Amino acid sequence: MKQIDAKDRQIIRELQRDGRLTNQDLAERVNLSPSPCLRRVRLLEEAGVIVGYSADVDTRACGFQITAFIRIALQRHEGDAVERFEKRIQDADEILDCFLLTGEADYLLRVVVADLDEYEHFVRNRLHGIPGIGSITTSLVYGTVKSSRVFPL
Amino acid sequence: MKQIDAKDRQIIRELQRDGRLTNQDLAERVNLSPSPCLRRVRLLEEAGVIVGYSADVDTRACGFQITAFIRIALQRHEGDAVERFEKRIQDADEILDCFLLTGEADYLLRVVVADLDEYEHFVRNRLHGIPGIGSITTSLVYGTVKSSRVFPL
DNA sequence: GCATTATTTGGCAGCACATGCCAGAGGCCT
DNA sequence: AGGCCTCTGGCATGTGCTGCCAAATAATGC
Repeated sequence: MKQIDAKDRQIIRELQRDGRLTNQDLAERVNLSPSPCLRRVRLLEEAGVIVGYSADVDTRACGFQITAFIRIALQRHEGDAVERFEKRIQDADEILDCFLLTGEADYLLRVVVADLDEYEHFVRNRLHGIPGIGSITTSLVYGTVKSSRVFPL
Repeated sequence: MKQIDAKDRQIIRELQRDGRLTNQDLAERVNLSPSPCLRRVRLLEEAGVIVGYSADVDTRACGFQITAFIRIALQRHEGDAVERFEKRIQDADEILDCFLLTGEADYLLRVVVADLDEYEHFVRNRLHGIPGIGSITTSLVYGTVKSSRVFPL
């Protein structure tokens, strides 16, 4: 695997800012001509540095009034319970992210749902249906101070 | 402002899955011809439903070994302190996300840095430099079970 | 220091795609 | 049913993508 150099970093930065940048514009911004620029992008994609591209959608405008962060601790940590738990996480579309954390909780989930009714439904029918959960701590998001997809220089 | 219909939702879904989809491919997937499809996309952009597009980059592969979630409670909540705090958040490139939360903490931050040294530097020089912070609780990410950008159906 | 090799770059050509315009289809109210 | 409004589809033009080859630059050996 190749090493990432300064030019690659520039490319990544620009594509994080605008994932639909034209290859020509991108090339111009990083002071390259289109062909080598495109090749670098393809290499970054193949190397798994650039995993994909996506539209950033406003949750509220799209009808999802509730975003919640949920911290979960398991009762037991045998491989079996963990596997089943993570499988259920994968299958729940409302759960966008799930991270393994150090600290008091084991997992941190980010969940979006249309409204409080759906949230209740999600917690009662989905979360509580997963065996092996020890504790659940919910925090609702009532504001977004910052939301960036661009890594620090 | 227009109401979002089923076709718009389909478009949003496809563009969340692949933000670089060609308008032609997109049109095909949602059973539309290119022109009306493109128009819908533009309307969604202008309406602020689609906020932008971005490349999804692997933090580790890009050299950021550490991702941390940091919960912060303020000491005081006068408008002044809050404003200054949030300004500092905006200016810190290491902080990718910052949400206002219900529950014990006031804020949840998502932070990425290259390594533990940089993390220490960030906490000591950036975070502790912000006045008015009451408590800080750090959780390091040591695994990602799920990471999706596609909203539930 | 010079020659050789490897890697990266830039330009060109053919092809696919985006985009604005206009006519036609479908829905809705009266 | 008629008329109005909205949305769709097709076409034409200009722009961008992408693969190939030659030139330039960087790395290596002697």
